[in-house]
This record gives sequence, C-alpha cells and structure tokens, in this order.
Amino acid sequence: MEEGALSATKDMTGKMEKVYSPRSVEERWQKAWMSEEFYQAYRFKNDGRPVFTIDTPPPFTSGELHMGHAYWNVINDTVARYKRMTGYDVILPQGWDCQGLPTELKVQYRWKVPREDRELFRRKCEEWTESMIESMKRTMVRLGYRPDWERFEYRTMDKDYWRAVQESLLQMHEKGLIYRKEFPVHWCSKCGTALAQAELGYIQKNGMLYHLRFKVGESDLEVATTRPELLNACQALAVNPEDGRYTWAVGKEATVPVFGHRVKVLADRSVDMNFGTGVVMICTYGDEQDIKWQQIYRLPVTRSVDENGRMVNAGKYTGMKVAEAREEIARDLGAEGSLVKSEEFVHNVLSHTERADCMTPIEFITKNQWFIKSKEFKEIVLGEADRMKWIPEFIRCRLIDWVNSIEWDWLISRQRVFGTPIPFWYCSDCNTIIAPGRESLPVETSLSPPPTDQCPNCGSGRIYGTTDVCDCWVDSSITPLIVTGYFRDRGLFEKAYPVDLRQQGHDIVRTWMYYTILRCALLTGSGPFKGALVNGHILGPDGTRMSKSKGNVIIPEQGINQYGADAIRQAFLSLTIGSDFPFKWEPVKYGKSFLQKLWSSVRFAEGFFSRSSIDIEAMDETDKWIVSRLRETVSKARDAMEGYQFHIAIDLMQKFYWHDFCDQYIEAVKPRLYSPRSARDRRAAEGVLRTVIWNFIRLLAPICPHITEEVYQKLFREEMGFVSVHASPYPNPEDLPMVDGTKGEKIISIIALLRSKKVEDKIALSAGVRRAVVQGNSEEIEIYKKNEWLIRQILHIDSLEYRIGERDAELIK
RNA sequence: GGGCCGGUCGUCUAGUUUGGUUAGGAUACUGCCCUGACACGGCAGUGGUCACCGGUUCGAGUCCGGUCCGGCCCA
Repeated sequence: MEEGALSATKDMTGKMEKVYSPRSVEERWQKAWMSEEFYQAYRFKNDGRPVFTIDTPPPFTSGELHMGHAYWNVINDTVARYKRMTGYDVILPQGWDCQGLPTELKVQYRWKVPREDRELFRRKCEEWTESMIESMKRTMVRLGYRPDWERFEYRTMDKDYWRAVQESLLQMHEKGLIYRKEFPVHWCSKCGTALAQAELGYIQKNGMLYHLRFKVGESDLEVATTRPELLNACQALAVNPEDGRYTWAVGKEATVPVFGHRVKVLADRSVDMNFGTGVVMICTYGDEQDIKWQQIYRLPVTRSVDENGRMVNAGKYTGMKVAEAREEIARDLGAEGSLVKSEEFVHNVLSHTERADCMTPIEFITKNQWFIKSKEFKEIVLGEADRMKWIPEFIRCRLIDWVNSIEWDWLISRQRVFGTPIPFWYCSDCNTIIAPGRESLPVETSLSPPPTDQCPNCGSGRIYGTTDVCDCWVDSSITPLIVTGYFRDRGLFEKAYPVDLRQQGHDIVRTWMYYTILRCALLTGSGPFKGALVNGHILGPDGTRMSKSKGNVIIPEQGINQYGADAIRQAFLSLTIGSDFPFKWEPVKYGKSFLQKLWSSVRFAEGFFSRSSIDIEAMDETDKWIVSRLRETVSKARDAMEGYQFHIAIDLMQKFYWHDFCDQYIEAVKPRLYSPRSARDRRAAEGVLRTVIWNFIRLLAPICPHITEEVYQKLFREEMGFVSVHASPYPNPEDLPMVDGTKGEKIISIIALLRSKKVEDKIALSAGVRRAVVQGNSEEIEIYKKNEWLIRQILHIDSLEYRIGERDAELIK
C-alpha cells in the first residue's frame, strides 16, 4: 500500500477537513479492507471461538445490483460486523446463483446463440455470467459489504459446485428420495421446459367464457368453460352432489359437442356450484384439479397440446396453436348450435411468472420427469418452522401455510442447457435410476457411458443418460451445506451447522427457504437454520414494485455517489425489519447529515484529545450525566442489536450522539476547555470527550463502517492497537463507570432553558447577559449554585440569582 | 373466495405482551438566529379524533367483536 494511503482525511495543514466527503473516504477504506493487513478482521479463523454462520440466498446473476440486493447486503454486513465485534468467529459467505432461464434467454435471444450447440451455448452463458458478477460485486463493495470473499465465495456454475449438487442428489437417491416418472407437468411452451409450482403465478387476463350445450339423452346440460379447445380431451362432466339442478343427470352419459364422443356425468363435492352453470368439464389436462380427478376416477388420458403449444389428437384442429384452435372450435360450436353464448370474462391464468418475463400460459404435458419426494415430508419442515427463531415472528406462518398447501412432489428436471446436469442414467423400460460412482462427479450422463449396460431391476439393455438439468433451486437449496463444509470439511461442518442465521426477503419463504429446509433436513437429519431474519421489499418512491417499465427504479449507486454508503446504510437500517417500504431520499439525506455531525464533533474534540483516560474522581456533574447516558445507550443499543432491531439501535445512537452529546454536552464543556479553572478539570473533560467518542464509533461501526474506521485510524489506532475499528470489541456497559447523572441532567436542562430564553429574546448566544434569575426547588437550586461558574460561562451571564418555585428562568438585560 | 400480516402527526418510529396522568421522539415543514466543531448548524413553533364502528371497563392506541384500506400467500 502506498505511503499515506491509509491516513485520515486532512487538509494541507494536517487538520481534519471541515466537510466530510464520504466518496473518497469510503473508497479508500473499501480498498484497504481488501488488503492482507485488514483481511484478518474479516477472515473466518476457526480458532476455537464460537462460530456464527450466516446463510443468505445467493443473488441471481442478473448484472444489476438493485435496491433489494443492497438492502440485504447491508443487513448481512451489519450483522456480521456486530457479531465479529462481540467475539464470534463469523462466516459471512457470498454466493452467486448463476444458472437459470433468464441467462439462457439473454444468450438465446440477445446474442442469437442457438441452444442446440450445448457446449458453445454453455460457454456463452458462463461468459455472460462472469461479467454480471463483476458488475454486481463492484456495487456490493461500494456499499461497504465485506464478506469473506477469499474463502467463502461460491458460484453455482462452478464444477466444484456441480460436484456438491450431484453428490447431494446421489445421497438423496440412496435414501430412495428421487424418482423418474411420466407425469403431467407444468409446461411452458415458449421456454420449452417443465416448471416447478414455485415458478408459476396467476395473471389476470380478459378472456371469453363459453357456454356449451352437451346432449344427455334428449335433455341439455350447459357447461361454462374458458377452454373449449380441450373438448377433444374431455373425459367427463362433473356437478356438485348437493346441486339439486343436476341430480337427474348424474350417472348418465353426455355427448361431447363437435367431437361426438360420450362421457359420464360425475358427482364430486369439489365442484363449485356458483361458477358458471355449476357443471364443469374434466379434460386431460386443463388444470391441477383435472389431474386429481383423472387419478381419482381413473379417467382416460388424451394428449391434446404438444410441447410447442400446438394441438394434437384433435382432428382438423391438430397443428393449430392453442389460441387459434380455441377460436376455430368456438366458431364450429356456433355453427353446430352447441354454443349457447359467449361472454367477456376476467380470469386468472396460471402462467410462467417467476424468474422470467415469460408470462406464457401454462399447459399440462405428460412427460418423463425427475422428482424429489417432498409432499410426504411436510412434518419435517413444519417441525423446523416451529423450532426456528423468526424475526419478525409472523413470518413463521408464511412457511407453515405454504407447506400445508403443497400438493405435488418437487419436479427437479428442466429441459434446458445452462444448469447442473442431472447425474443419473435411467432404464427406459422400467424407469430404474442408475447412479454414477462418487469419483466420477461431476458427470454429464448424456456424454458419459453408464456404469452398467444392463438394468439391475429388469435386465433391459435400454439404458440412457439425460440432457435434463436441475431446477435452479436444486442448486441453491444446499447453500447452508456449502458454507459449512458438509461436502469437504466435516470438522467445520460439526461446528458451523446448523447455521445461526438465515437472512432473506419475505418473497422467497415459500420457494427458496422451503426447499433449503427440506433438502438439508433430508440430507443431514437436522434442519439448516437456527434463526431466520426476513426483510421486506424496498419499493419505488410511488409505493409500487420498482420496475423499468414503470420508470420508478432507483439504483444504489445514485445514493452512494450523492450521500455515501454510510448514509444509505443508516436509512435502510432505520426501517422495521419485515415490512415493505417505498424508497425515500429523506432518511438518506438525514444519514448524510449525521455523518457530517459526527465528523464535525470529532474535528472539534480532536484538538483537545489527550492520551489520558477517564478520571472518575475529577468528573463534574455534566461529565457524569453524559457518561451515564452513554452507558445507558450502549446497553440498550446492544440489546437492540442482539435482537436484530436495527431501527431501535440506530435511533438510540443518533439521538444520544446528536442531541445529548453534541447539542448539550459539547456546548456545556466548552468553557472547561477554552478557559479552564484548573488543569485537572480540563483533563477530566478531555477524558470524557475521548471516552464518549471511542465508545461511540465502535457502537456505530457495524452500521457506518467507513466513517468510524476513518475516525478510528486517525485518533485511536496508535493507542488502541487494533488493526481496524472492526477488529475492536463492541462497547460494553460493564466497561463504563457507573456514575449518577441525575444532578448533571438538572444542570444540562437549566442550561438548555436559559439558552432558549436567549434565543427567544433575540440575544446572540455569544452576547453577554448582565443578570439572570433561575427558579427551582431547593434541591435544584443547591445544584445550580454548586455549578454556577459553568452555567455563567456557557451562557455569558454576569450574575445569577436564585428563587424557589416552579423550574423556570428569566433573563435580565 | 380463503389464510396471514399490518394500519399511531406529511414521512419513519416509541408505546400495544402486563389497559391508567395533556400519545413520546426524529425527520420534513414554518419562523428566528452564522454563537470560536458543524447553516449538511442552533433555538422555537405548527402538526395526531392512535383507519372506522360498536362492546368490556371508573378508564382503551393498548382487551373483545365487526367493517374498511394496504400488502403477501393460496385458490
């Protein structure tokens, strides 16, 4: 490091500059923290101290670090800095979730690379991802975020990570938790892949509700449906057994319009009598309910839509796109006289909504897919939800609700390219899974020959590998195992697992957190998290989700450039954890002002710093007051930090420092420094100034790591000897003298009152006042008398008089 | 449609578990003031029927019931 690079900001004369400039200070320390010298403050040492491990979902490598990322980086970093200062050996990892559809879509559509050339395609994806990581990392660093990059950075596209993911699947396979089966899966015809339940959402769309006439003998049965194109796959009609309108039809056969085949009319209690006509058609498959009914009533299956979203087995409609076929059939129904009416209808369409801007409606397609058994393990996850400590507490039920609503096993195969290969071969006759040997991992079974050429179950020779890759959550649901060394360092694993804290947003409780708890519990026998800290979203200033199309996106750099990372960090941490907030510049500006306040006060105090420590005997009443306030603040702020109540902690700190220390104490201490009565009294004041600042910068260090480091290096490093403020111990109330501040408080408050009177009377604070009368009870007057010199000096009052009465003051010019 | 969570000055927040003095603070705003750390400052002031309605109680922001609004999840 070049000479002087670490010295604090000074002007040419060596004094601290009047205006604090976050930009240069922050960049300087961010650079320093990456150096070998400072790494020891951030390194996981494994030296026997209690370990504190944080697991956090690795961000998807989109290339843009948005406000949400910045928010949870700040939370993580603050927790880690706090825990390090309170004596823990902290593991703060940083992962990158690389693989997934969005990257493939970028490479496919923007770079025009065909995914048929798998090798080239994958290489392009990796290239893209590398550059995305670079740019995200730059912003993270600029926020002051300092994980243990050196040892605990991981990327899900790395071969080591592949090996871990595949190893975990091998272990699950050995426990009998993986199967391959032909099953109707949620299919996105645009992306050409199966999707998990968690990747889907409902989109409200305008559509048509068609009322169709089915013939039952000589009578008519009217059915309302949004999807007449599935008529060819209509296997039954159903009504509610309670529905008196249709009891006559139950058990009879109905003729399907246009196609002419005959289907039964069933009675089933899950039919909603109030929807449409109360008669529903069961097709294979229109929705998840159809799948259930198909299984319950053992209905035949007709494929009606293919992987490209075109009709099959549909007579003259075969080959048409779904939407096209719908209109065509509607027309034919009309011609045939089977269409009673059609009406405009707003409905929720199950679509591909997550992690992609795809939004294509989902079809159900029957294919061979890979699954992890999950719905039979609800109790395990519910047990973990119960054991974990949740912040805030109410998030617990989000997980419980989700788990209770799960109806399907986890579909883990994706028909894509950029992902971790599924590490199994299979027998195409009986679907037996054939696993590779551990030593051959990572493996791509589409390229490598199977370890056996005969199925161990049925003896068939038809054994194939797969080009299917894993769902991204298969990768990212083992992060607690990755960071604690489950696959490489069992000694560490024993110490660090389960991780102490999982920090994430509330939107991914049902997906990421659920999968992580499930997988880790199944693999290790115990849940991955002791506690979860779940934060809300930072919304656009208009209170809605930030999105480019709405033009309400604010990027973290804007704030860092203008106000500094320490200012943004304060703004983020002053929000209640778990709730959503519209982004506001106000608190960021306030954060900046606080930095300036801290800076100015240190600049003032620096001139009076002596190496002498606090002299309890020589302390005056105001000294005792500020020290007792400091003690109280340290104690309460520590409690708040312990409970991750950052907004409480930061509020305590800001109020103490600004309004007690700066507004009151520093004003009150000036005469003792500028025109002291005795050297000892001056030294006492100096010792208090130094003690408050030394404790306060450590108190604030996890929240504002840059300015506190700057002050530490400039004023304290030489004496205290820690390489960094972040390597020093967090302040402890036990280390501060227990003094009674009640008398000092009386003095401070009468000074404040007299100061207000001067302002009210438009007397400059520096101007002299001939006479003043203060009023109070006899005990208070006693205290004022003893401290008359200080009161008169501060307020430039020539003589003070006292009067018994309500606490009050009066100036006489 | 169902479940969960939340609703305290313009904004953020304390207080709600264990009901009890004029609901506290900060910020923003307005006014006055450059006082030897800081005008990114100081002092003062305006601002809240604690979402709404009802109930329990001597007394409710706090407890109970219902309604409305917002958010998330599920259908």
